[in-house]
Amino acid sequence: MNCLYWKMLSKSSKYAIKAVLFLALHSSKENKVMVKDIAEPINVPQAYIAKLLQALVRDNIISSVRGSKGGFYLTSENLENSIMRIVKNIDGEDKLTACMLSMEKCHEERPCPLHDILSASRNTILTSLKNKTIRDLTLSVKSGSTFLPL
Amino acid sequence: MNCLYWKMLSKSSKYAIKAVLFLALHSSKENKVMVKDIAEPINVPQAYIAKLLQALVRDNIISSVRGSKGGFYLTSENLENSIMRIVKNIDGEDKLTACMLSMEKCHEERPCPLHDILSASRNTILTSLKNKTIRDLTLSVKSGSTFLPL
DNA sequence: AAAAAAATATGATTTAAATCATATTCAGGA
DNA sequence: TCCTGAATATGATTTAAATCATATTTTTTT
Repeated sequence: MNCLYWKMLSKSSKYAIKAVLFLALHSSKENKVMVKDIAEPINVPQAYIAKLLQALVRDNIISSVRGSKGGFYLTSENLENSIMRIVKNIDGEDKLTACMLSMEKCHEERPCPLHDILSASRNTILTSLKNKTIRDLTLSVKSGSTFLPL
Repeated sequence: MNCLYWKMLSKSSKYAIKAVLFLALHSSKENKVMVKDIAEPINVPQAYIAKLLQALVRDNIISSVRGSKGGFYLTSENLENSIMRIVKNIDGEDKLTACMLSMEKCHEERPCPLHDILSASRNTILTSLKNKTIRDLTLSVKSGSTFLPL
């Protein structure tokens, strides 16, 4: 059985998360990685991921230096960022908070018909995205309990 | 706090669910409702919802007759359809089953780094969408425990 | 300094979802 | 049987996300 594909995350956010995890595993201040060497292994168009990475740099989620010998990398501070922080940077906060039926006034006291189906699960997931850091996910890959693809 | 806005459902699916719930509450074989009288209260463009309703008719999820005195309505059989059935008709099945990071080979034995964050919640939600019928949700509105907007 | 190599900024193009428009078909009433 | 009012089928247009292209800036090396 597959993971659930939630458009909850845009393609851009997914790309960004993959790129950051890649950097977490393969870069350091002493060992920067160029866009082209990120784009290929995570299987994302180079010009596209470049744009996303630039946005993450602006927001201090990842680090970079330009010029020759330049590239992207993560500091140990960067590693402490939550997955949520990446998503908010790319998709914006609004995208994550609204009603399943897009009803303006849906809330606990006046739930839409689908509210109960989703509310608990939603909170579980949002909390995880907020709490899990890049470092956490990186460790889970290093320990062999989760996997990144070719 | 708001419901979670899951793009898990496309706008089209949301529109369709709203329309079907509207029909469940306001139509019967003896009391058909025309598109224009559905479009306005649920706040969806008429030509757009018309197209969606036509797809639902083709799939026997809702009922209709054309010509004067015609319109859309639900039979008691229609009421037993699951919410999932609507979603599958509009968005297709594939959209609901794939990895959060869009990784081809993500599964329980080889989970992606976000798998654990999502897997349980995903199953909970999918099961609910499969089990909840139109009738169930309609009853929850009638009983006053959930609400539909103006 | 000058040149080269990298990120950065900006904007153009493509693609898919959402929206709009219209001609056709079918049911009911005169 | 003909007219009217509705759904139906089909396709055009718009919009936003995804993708591509290129000129500019910054850093390192020579």
